[in-house]
Amino acid sequence: MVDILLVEDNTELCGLLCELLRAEGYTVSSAETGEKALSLYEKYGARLVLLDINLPGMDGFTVCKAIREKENTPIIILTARAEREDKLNGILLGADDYIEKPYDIDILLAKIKGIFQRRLARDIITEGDLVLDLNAETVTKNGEALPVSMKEFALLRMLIENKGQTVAKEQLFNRIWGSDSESEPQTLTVHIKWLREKIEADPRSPQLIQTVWGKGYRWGG
Amino acid sequence: MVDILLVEDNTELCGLLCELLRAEGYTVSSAETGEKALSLYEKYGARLVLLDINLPGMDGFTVCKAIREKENTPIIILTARAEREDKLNGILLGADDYIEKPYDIDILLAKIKGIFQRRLARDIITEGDLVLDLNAETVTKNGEALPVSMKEFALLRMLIENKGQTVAKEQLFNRIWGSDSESEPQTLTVHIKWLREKIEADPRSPQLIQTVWGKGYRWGG
DNA sequence: ATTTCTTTTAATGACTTCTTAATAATTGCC
DNA sequence: GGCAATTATTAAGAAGTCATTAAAAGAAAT
Repeated sequence: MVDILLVEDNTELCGLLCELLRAEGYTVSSAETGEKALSLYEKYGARLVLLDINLPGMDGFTVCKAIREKENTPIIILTARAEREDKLNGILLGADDYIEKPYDIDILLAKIKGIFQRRLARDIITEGDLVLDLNAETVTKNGEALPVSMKEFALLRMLIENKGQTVAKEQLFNRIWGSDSESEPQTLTVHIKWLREKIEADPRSPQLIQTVWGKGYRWGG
Repeated sequence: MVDILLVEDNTELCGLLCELLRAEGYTVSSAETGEKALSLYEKYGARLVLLDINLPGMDGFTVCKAIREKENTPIIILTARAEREDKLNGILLGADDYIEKPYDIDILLAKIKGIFQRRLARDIITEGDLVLDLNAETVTKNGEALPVSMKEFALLRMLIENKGQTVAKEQLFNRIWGSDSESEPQTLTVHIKWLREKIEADPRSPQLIQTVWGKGYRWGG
C-alpha cells in the first residue's frame, strides 16, 4: 500500500509532482491513464488518490466512481475546468476535495496533509469492549484480536456509527453490498448472525445488535 | 416517512442534490413545486425539509408556513436572493436554517447532519411514565423497555403528539395504514386494545387512551 | 493444487406481527 | 327499557420477517 496514487496525464507535471511528494516523505505511485490508475489501485491500493479529471480515454469521474465503489479512500480531484458543476459531480462521486489548476503547491500539500491527519485521527472507534481500527479493518475485544471478515467489519462499523438509531436493512445492504448488487438481501441476516456469534455475550438474546422488526437493526438499546 | 423532502424547481439541480443526499444515506423525496411538496409532505411526512424560496406558483414562504402549521419539522431554506429581508422572513416563519445559493455542498451537508444530530438528541417525547424514542422507535415505561410493534408505536406517537385532541379514526388509519390500505378499519381497534394492555394501569378503564364515541381516540383527559 | 476462509444461496423452522371474524359489551337515542 | 350503531374482546390463523443451519460457490492464501 502506497501513500499516494497520482493520476495525471501530463508526463512532465506528473514527474514533478511525484518528486515533490516524495520529497515530503510520501510514497507515491503514478499513472497517466485512468485504466492504469485503476489497475495500480487494484493491485497495490493507496491511502490517498490525487486525480486529474481530464484524462485521455477513461475520464477522472469514472475512475473516481470505480474507486469509491470499492473503498472509502480519500480522493482529491485536480482540474482545469473551474466549473461548479464539476465540483458537484466530484463531490457526488465521493471526492473529498477539489483543487483547480493552476494550483498552488503549498495549498495542495496542505490539503494532503490535512486529509492524512483527519483520517488518522478518525481511524479508531471505541465502543464498549470493542475497538475498531478503521484502517487495518481489525477489531479487538478487551484487547484481544477478534477476527472479522470484511462484510462483518463494514456491518459492525455502520451500526456503531449510528448507535442508538435503527439502520434500515436497505441502507445497510446498499452501503455495504452496493445498491446494484445482485446478492440476495437474505445474506445480510446471515452476516448479522456471524457477527452476533462473535461479539454478543449470549448470541441467543443479542444485547448489542438489536433486531428492529420490519425495519432493520440497531446498535444498543 | 422520508428523511429529507427536497423542494427545488430546477430539475437538474434537484436531481443532483437528490443523488448526493441519497449517497449520504438519507432517504429523499423531491418536489418541483410548492403544491407537490405539500402533498408529498401530507402523504408521507419528512424529518427535514430543504426548501427553495423561488418556486413557480406557490412560493417557498407559503410552503414553509403551511408545514409549520402542521408539525415542527425542521426546515432549511435555500435561496438565490441574498437579501436580508428573506433571511428575516425565513426565520420568522420558523425555518431552522438558511443557505444562500450558490451553496457549498459541504456546508449544506454539515448543516443537514447538524440538524439530524440535534434532533436526535431532541427526538424524544416524554409523557408521564412513558418515554418515546422516535429514532430508535422504542418506548420505555419508568425506565424499563416496553416492547411495542411498529403499528403500536405509530399509534402511540400520533395520539401523544395530538394530546388533548381527538384524533379521528380515519386520520389514524390513513396515516398509519395508508389511505389506500385494503385492511379492515376494525384492525385499528384491535391495535388500540394491545396498546392499552401495555400502557394502561387498568386496561378495563383506560385513562390514557380515551375513546371518543363515533369519532376516534384522544390521549388524556 | 490444496487448503482455508469468506461469502452466498437455499431450505427450514421459529417467531412476531397483523388481520380477520365472531361474539360480547357499551353507548346514544327513541 | 329496547334498538341500532359503535366499540371491545378474544382467539385463531394468515402473512410476513427473521434466525439458523448446512452446503455450495468463490477468494485468498499456502
